[in-house]
Amino acid sequence: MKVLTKNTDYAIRALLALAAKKGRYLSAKSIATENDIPYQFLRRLLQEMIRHDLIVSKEGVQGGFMMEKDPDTISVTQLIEIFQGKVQVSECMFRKQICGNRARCVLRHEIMRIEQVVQSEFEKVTIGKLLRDLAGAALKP
Amino acid sequence: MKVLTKNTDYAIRALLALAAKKGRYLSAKSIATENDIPYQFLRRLLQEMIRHDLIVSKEGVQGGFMMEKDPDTISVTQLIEIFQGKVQVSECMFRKQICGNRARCVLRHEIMRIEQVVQSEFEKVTIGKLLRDLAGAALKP
DNA sequence: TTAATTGATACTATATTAATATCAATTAAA
DNA sequence: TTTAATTGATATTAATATAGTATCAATTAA
Repeated sequence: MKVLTKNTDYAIRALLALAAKKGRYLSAKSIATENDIPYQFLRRLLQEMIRHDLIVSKEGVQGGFMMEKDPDTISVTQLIEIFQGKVQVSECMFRKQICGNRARCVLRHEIMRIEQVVQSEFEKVTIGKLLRDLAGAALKP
Repeated sequence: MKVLTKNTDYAIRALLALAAKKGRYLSAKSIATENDIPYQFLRRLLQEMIRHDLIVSKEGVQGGFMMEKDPDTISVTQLIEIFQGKVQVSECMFRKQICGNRARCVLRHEIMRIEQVVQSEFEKVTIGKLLRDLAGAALKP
């Protein structure tokens, strides 16, 4: 069971790179090569993140992508929702034979609870936090 | 992001049916029709669960599948591991450029922590617990 | 002997994820 | 003003995972 797909994984790495150089434009090319992300794949992810107002871009020579926002306002939950769809434990709650006809879906309660836990845990993990962790880790050998 | 696949979802339903009639043999056919699970698909799931000693079977006429174990010893975590592989948040920790060369994977810490949370939450959800919840829910209208 | 069952396994279909490719539009700089 | 470096938009392909179906042999109660 894989919780984060490549999409999300790459997006996090790209955002870390942009957050580290906040306010400057970085080209997709440089982000791709420095973080070992397939170039064209990354471009699509960056464009998606622009559509969700996580980053901004400038076209043309010397153009690129830039982080304007506070990296603490970008959480892994948001990225999961963008690239993997809203966290949803199972389709159980929509299946009549357990949830409607019978008692009600007994999984439903547990599922909703765990869904909440997972979501709120990932909520705590922001790009800002990861960046600080990274800085901290870089100091220690 | 879908946490439980059909595999696991169906497996849980089948186990609930078997746990409700603990000690008796139920045919794959009856479990399938009563719980709206594709027959051949279910058979494969049941065989897989036998291989993992979650249930037992008897061949031939009047044969079927039976739960011998205490349903409280079967957790959703186990089922996820069987049908969806071990919970694993991302491959990040194996990627050199962040985790080896650089500071160490900063995601790693968060990832491990969340992995633990998710796993232990699902650990609490056993077939026994679900069955009791189901019984409880059946009473209330 | 037979019909109902599981065991084992092969096959197909569909969906999701991952990756690549192409061309137009923009823009800083030569 | 031309050009090369870039993003915007979108089409295409490849790989993998998930879901579902089919078949036939072995077993066993009736």
